[in-house]
Amino acid sequence: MDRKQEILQAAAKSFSMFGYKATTMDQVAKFANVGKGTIYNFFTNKEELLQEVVISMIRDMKVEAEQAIDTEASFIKNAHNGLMKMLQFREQHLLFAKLIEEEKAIQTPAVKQMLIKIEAEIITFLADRIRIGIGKKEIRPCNPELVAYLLLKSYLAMVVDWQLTHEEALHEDEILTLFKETLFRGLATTS
Amino acid sequence: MDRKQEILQAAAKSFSMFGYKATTMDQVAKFANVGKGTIYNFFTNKEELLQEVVISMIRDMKVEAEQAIDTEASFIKNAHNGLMKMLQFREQHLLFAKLIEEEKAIQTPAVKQMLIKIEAEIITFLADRIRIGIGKKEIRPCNPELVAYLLLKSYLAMVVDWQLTHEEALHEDEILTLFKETLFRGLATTS
DNA sequence: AGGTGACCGGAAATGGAATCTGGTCATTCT
DNA sequence: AGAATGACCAGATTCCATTTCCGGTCACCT
Repeated sequence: MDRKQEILQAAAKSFSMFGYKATTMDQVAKFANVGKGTIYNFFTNKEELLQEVVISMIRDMKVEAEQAIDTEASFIKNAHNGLMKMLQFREQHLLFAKLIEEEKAIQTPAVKQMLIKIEAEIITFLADRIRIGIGKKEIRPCNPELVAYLLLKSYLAMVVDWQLTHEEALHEDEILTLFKETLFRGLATTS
Repeated sequence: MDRKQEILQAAAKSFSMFGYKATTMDQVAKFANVGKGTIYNFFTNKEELLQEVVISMIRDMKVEAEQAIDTEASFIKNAHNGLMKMLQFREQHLLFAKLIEEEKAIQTPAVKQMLIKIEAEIITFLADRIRIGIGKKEIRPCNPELVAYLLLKSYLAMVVDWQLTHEEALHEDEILTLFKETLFRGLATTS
């Protein structure tokens, strides 16, 4: 389906440039070089279009994170690299950034749902890694979902929230040290 | 200054009931049984009035938290009890709740400043406790401010954020277990 | 002299007209 | 025939003029 791909790409471009609310179906049609009606042959409405765009984005994100993981390396190294990758990705990715910005400014229900979905995907991904770590006896037994949630939120706090009330962002190595000394040490079976 | 106290109480009541933006100085004056002009003998403007109300609130919060701390008990016990107390307090305290709600809905600069101030106060309080713990060799050497920040944000994530995307709130003991198994274990000198 | 509320100006609410936009469907094109 | 299209529609949104509201002042009152 070349047409569908064209439209998806056009939609991603437009959402990235203008956000969800401010992109019009006319705009997407123009970017995709199709008539507006054609979009509705592939997607039932604007919201579903966003969904499909986000789904493909999540797919890309997972690939990125997986590339950052080395099955030989220790849990701590992998956990850190994987999450850093995700967060750098988040900052880089225009679409993700726009959605977050939009969610903060104006509460768009469709966008809110998407962000919840993305969060859930990350949690699942992390929880799976944690389960593997427990299996390998690298991590103490724990509730993987809870720990995954804690990990993600902690990282976001240090990477995103910190900047909001402090002059300078934390350096990657400051964050790594902090997590090594607290969360990761607490989780690891070896001291 | 009985007058000033009356006004402070009236303001706290009104801010709690209606939020910052929606309380009028007329309302405060009515609650305090004074003329509107009288308020301006004690406070330069509405924003300062909020500040003074919040300052007295923080004072109360600190007393609460300090009561939850037992110098004999372990760091982990104290850390948990202190923070739980703060968060319960937060939920109970109508004013705090209203301010947070208001900040989420509409960005009121004065309110934002107050919330940052409250956060800073909690961080300082926690960092002091952590320093004491390090002194007592109960906690490994670390950056107290960073760890305090991480602690607060983690707690908030599990107590507040969790509810937003999950059906049920976490129980106090689930949170306690999670923190014992991760952050607190990582921090403690004894395993 | 301290307390007060009528008053002021700018900010915000209101609401109705004008514009925009998601979604449809009769028409066109292949 | 069947896919593609864009004029069209209704409801949502924006705009903007008008009114209302409210923080802060100050002349007046007690």
